Amino acid sequence: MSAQSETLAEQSGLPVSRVLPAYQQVANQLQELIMKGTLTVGERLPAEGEMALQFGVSRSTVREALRGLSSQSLVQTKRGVNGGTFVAEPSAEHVQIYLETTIGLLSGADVVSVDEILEARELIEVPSARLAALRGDKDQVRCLEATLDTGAEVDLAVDFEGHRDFHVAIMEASGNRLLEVIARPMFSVLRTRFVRDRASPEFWAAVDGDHRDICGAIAAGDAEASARLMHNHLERLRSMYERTDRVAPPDTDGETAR
Amino acid sequence: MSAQSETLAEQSGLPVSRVLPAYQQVANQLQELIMKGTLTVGERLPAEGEMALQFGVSRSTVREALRGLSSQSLVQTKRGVNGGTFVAEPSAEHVQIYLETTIGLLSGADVVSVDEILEARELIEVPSARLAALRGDKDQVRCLEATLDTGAEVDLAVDFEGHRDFHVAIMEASGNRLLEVIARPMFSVLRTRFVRDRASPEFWAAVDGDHRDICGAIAAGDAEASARLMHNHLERLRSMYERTDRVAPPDTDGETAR
DNA sequence: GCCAGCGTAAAGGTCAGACACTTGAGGGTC
DNA sequence: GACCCTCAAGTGTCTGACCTTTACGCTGGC
Repeated sequence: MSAQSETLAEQSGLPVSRVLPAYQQVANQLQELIMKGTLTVGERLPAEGEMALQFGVSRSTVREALRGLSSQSLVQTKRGVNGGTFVAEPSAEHVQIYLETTIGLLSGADVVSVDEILEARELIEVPSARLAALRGDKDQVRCLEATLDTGAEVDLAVDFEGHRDFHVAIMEASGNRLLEVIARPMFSVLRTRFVRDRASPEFWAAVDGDHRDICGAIAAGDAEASARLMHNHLERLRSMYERTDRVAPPDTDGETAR
Repeated sequence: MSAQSETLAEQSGLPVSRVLPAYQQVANQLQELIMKGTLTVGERLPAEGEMALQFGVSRSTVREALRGLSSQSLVQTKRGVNGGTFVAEPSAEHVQIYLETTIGLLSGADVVSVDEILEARELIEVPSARLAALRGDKDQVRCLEATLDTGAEVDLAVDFEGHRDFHVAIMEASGNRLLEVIARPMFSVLRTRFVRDRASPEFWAAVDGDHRDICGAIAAGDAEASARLMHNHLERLRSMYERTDRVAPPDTDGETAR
């Protein structure tokens, strides 16, 4: 046997297990077909049983492969006659959902810190505000204005919705969908991990004022003012996140320093 | 039967199919346990057969659920005695791989344009250079310098590797891991989708000069110069991407190289 | 006492076959 | 022409079996 040479190859090579499971290989092949465009969006794959024959594996194996692909939103299955597995159309929303859970986990495991998320968010949102001022059309500005708190009701939950909508509207007005895909999950993570109703009503009133000012600058097309105001706004928010971060310990006490 | 009332409920309610498949429900429950921290990183889940009993489904169903979770890198399976399914530790690398394929698909389906990717990249890399100048320590700057083209060899493939390493090194020196997670996939997508060896040697020489200048500014701790130089550098690159974008047809003529 | 070799059993990986459930399409009835 | 019924294709689920991998522990020789 060549067992020894294989062992050597293993030692010098990668620490991967010898061969991949069949379901993984099937999934890889299908994914490649999708990525290369051999399978186009909306196209229907052969029925599970047929793919089983084509790949020379059992239907269960094919199904396990498909489950992996479908959880990455690469394919989509439908039941019934004319059902089947279809190449899913790439959607920004799926990416956002994935990023939200993943950034949440990375943050929970301290692979990235809250400071890093806040910083990344600022890097994206400040230019977003600038771009929104430069490029936002009438409709988008109107959407933005619609997110402003209309009256004096200070329901915290509603207030937060408005807060989120405001920031999302700015990223939409920036005209760069990729920015929204990236920034919105960060926003959600910061919210679910830290914001609670700890902040005072005065704080939220100030936040609301910031929103109005930013909105005004964007509507006026004043790019630099928009960017500056957004920067100040995020600084204000940062102070709160940092406070709540300290108030709500992950469970250990002071391992924030690296 | 109460089929009619169900139909009404369906009409008034969400457009989701009546119930989720069992494997999806199992996957959702497990994912929630992981997200809530009930299942901690590295913890071992019950054996497939046991989970089947606990959830009241068959082992196949449990396995399909696990395949979904594992393709999201939420869990990891090992064979053999003391094998099993373990909660995976969140890793930035997995996110990068996912983002790379996904942004590639979004770009291929024209959900996001190349311009948007370039713009987002600039938004991230310019501040990254600034942060690197402010915060990069000696080791990181040394790594950055190591990526500079050492001599006159102009092997295009090697040159691109160096190009990538340079930009990655800057994001590492920025001290914000999230930035790297986000920007690196964009970088890869731009490369695989557009860059070929179309640009002239003079162009690459100019790129190399840019790299040296940026590196110098970062080493000197000059934040504004770093940012400005990076901006100029990306403008130079953008002009090439825009050219190749126009030159390279969407489908197929010469994309054989992989 | 220590180490090499072997067996064993736990757990995932794969398979085959069966049946249930969904759902659109086509045909039949009023 | 509108409604209902049946049918068939395809996914969803289950059962039960067997294979493969691999750490642990036993055994025997040094």
